Amino acid sequence: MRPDLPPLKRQRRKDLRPEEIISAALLEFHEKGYAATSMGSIAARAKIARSTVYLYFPDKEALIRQAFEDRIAAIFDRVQVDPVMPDGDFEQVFRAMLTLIYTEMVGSDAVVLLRILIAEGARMPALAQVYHETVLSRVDAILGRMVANGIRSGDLRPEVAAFDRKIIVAPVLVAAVWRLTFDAFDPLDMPRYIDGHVDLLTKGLFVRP
Amino acid sequence: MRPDLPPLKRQRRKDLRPEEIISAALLEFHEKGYAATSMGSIAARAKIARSTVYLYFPDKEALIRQAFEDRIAAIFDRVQVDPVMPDGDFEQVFRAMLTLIYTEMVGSDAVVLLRILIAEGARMPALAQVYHETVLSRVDAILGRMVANGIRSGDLRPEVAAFDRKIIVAPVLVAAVWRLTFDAFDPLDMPRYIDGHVDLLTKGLFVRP
DNA sequence: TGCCTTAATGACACATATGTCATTAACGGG
DNA sequence: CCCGTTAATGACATATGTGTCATTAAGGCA
Repeated sequence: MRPDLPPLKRQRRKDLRPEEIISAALLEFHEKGYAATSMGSIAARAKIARSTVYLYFPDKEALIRQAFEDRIAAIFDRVQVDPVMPDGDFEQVFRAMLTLIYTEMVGSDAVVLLRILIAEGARMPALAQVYHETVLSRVDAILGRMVANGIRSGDLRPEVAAFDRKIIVAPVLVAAVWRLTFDAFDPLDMPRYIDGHVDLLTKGLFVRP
Repeated sequence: MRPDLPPLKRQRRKDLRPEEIISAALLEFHEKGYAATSMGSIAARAKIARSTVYLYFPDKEALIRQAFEDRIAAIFDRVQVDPVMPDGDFEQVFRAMLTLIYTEMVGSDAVVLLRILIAEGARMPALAQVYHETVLSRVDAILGRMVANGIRSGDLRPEVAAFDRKIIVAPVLVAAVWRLTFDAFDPLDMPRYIDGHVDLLTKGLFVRP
């Protein structure tokens, strides 16, 4: 497109390249999807020669795998694993936790990773495994502890212990997918959505029996 | 792979080809993803020459679009639009509806369509639009009527009217995505999952205030 | 300043995909 | 039964992508 005529002097910076390439790659993946992205377009975006990419990553799959691990680690650094939650009012606890998860889920690279994961996870189990181990099982463990506390303190119904806890946070994933897919012609009202989610968790849909 | 040496006589069947090609295409898409699938492999699977595909579909995007519309229509035929639900006990109503949705969602082509949708929806708004109009908005409308009925009859809390109804069925999508992505190394216990979902909807997580 | 290590590059050989078109042969109607 | 319509095919021209390797030049060090 742009002729970018200034053939700017080539630069040597071994240590910065990997990060630059990963950033460029994720941008490309976001726009065109993993399978449809070529090493050439990644290199172009990073403003280096295509062959230079191979200096740092043996192939596209290695690149995506490392991008994945890198960015997931970054998210967890930002969130500080196992954040301290308000101890008393459980409605507050859930609202705080969900708000945090929503924020991390819809913004940032997390959405791109999610899309790639769903699209390619079946054919790249390594990705699915990383995501499962570092994100899902950890979130599930934290949730599990919260639920156990809630039951012990008498705030939560004991039956909740038997729940598959994915159900509790399911609306978060739906919100993320919605933003990726339908937001353009049917945008999501986030505050209302979160309120509904918290309300459902705390009270359910039904009037009490 | 298979030498399939018997170069079986070529056959003329104009009217059956489109369906055969669509089936082959969806199988390929399921295995390799949309972007990574070539017209050649689709043709091979349908046991016809690659150029024959172009006799019926101008290109890959037209093919996926028609496959989409075709299969979505099929699902709705099977479900019979706007099925009559038990009128009285609302827990029964929700359980019946969710069981139906779960069944249709996890089995059949619906999962493949879903994966393609999430992977390519942003770059192929036509797909997203079809899905939104024929599936999502219709499900939402049905849910809306159910909720309205429930509130009128006094079974559901009036606040539920303000909910974004995606929240109510969100766990279904999560189950579908889970099957596509993580089921291999962390399988989903479906009955338990559905029980949890229904229980959450009816009673929430909390003991009554 | 000039040299040397090595990061960066461009070109090569190969592979795979696309869309078109002249040619072939299936098969139903006369 | 054979003949004409046309569904089906194979080959062509073109495009895009991959991974490798000999060559080039950036820039720190002597």
